[in-house]
Amino acid sequence: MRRLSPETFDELCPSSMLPIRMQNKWAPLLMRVLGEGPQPFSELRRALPRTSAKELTRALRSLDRDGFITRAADPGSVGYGLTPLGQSLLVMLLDVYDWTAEHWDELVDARERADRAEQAQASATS
Amino acid sequence: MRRLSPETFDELCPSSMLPIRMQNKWAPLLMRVLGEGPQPFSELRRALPRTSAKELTRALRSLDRDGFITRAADPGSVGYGLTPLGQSLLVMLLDVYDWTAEHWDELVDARERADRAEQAQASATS
DNA sequence: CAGTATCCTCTATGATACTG
DNA sequence: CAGTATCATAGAGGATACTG
Repeated sequence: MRRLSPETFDELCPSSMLPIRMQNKWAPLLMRVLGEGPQPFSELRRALPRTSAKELTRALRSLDRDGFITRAADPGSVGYGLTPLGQSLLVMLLDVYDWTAEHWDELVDARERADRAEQAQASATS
Repeated sequence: MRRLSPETFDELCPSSMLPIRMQNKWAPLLMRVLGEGPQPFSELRRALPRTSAKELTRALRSLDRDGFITRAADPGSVGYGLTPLGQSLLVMLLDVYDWTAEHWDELVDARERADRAEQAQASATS
């Protein structure tokens, strides 16, 4: 898997177009980051600079509750890491990212078309 | 694809365990239902008895905006149906359902474990 | 470093009633 | 039949400040 850069997580980042989400806004990105290996809290913060500590914590709790990650899995290890279940989920999640990339143009076009139609509707009403 | 029965959509239905969702609560089920062929509003209501007309409409608007469904696609046809993009998405969505079914026990166990831990935490605090 | 605590706003969803 | 309109509530998520 390609290394992720912080810019990946901009406001206009491709994840905003993902047709499928996890419960938590930052969860899917967190999964991808953790897919690169176990990491402590501070590194996750650096990887997701647009997230507050509170939100990051909430996302981690949520993923933990669902059994996708663990805290300090290996004794003497670093903070958070994927469980086997989490790794399995990540595979599927990456398929979703791939699907999105493949259909990117269609997705963008559909939204633009819909927004234009809404615009036309609005100006006709006024 | 196996035919869907209304009971599939109970409160405790498996979809509540889906680790991945679409933006709208009813959207993924709607996709599955529409995967069985184009259908009018009234049939969709019957298929999703726990949804109000308002919520169903909102889900349909959302799916339409994203280009996954259309209204009255074929001239003289029935209400709503999947677009090619929607059909492509449905394939992936079914993979998600399959993944969930395959990992069902692990998912349930993880949540029960987490809830028990929270319980223990709560009683220790009080 | 690894979080927790507060305050605030916006959205999703439900329940219910109404309309062309 | 195929929706729209209104009211009300829970939770998501952002911003900011604080703690062991």
